[in-house]
Amino acid sequence: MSKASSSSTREASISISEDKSEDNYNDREEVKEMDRRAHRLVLPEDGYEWKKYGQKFIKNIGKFRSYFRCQMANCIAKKRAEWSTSTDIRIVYDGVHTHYGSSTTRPGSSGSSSNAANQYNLLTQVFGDQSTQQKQGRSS
DNA sequence: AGCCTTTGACCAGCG
DNA sequence: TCGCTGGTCAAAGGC
Repeated sequence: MSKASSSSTREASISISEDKSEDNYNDREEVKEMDRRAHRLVLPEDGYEWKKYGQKFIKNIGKFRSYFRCQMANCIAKKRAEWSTSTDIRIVYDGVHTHYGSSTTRPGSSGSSSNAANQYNLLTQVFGDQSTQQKQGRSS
């Protein structure tokens, strides 16, 4: 990382309400806990399916990062989710979907007559366009 | 049986 | 030139 011109990179910080109902997790390893949490938490539905292909702990920011890739073979879109706490997750979108509006998860969910760009736009509106100020300008 | 998730290791790029 | 971090791929296990 260092290049901000690979493709379109969107950032979206969201806060997810914890489910006190199932918060009976034992005192297992923190990592295990967070990891499990990321999986349990319902990430924002972009209307696309993502496949997790990796996860790592970024020391620079002291947060966990999960790497997702669009299920579509013709799609180069990638999603990256990072979180420090179980209630604060940040989703970063990379690239654009080639299967315009071809939502596999929610087919015809409100006549998606728009393209991927619109989807991102919607996300920005929902999550807020604070992606510009959330820059973690490496302190070093 | 198939698909998805998870963990580790390897590689590349940058400082 | 070496070291470190981030990112991706591969393999195994579980559901």
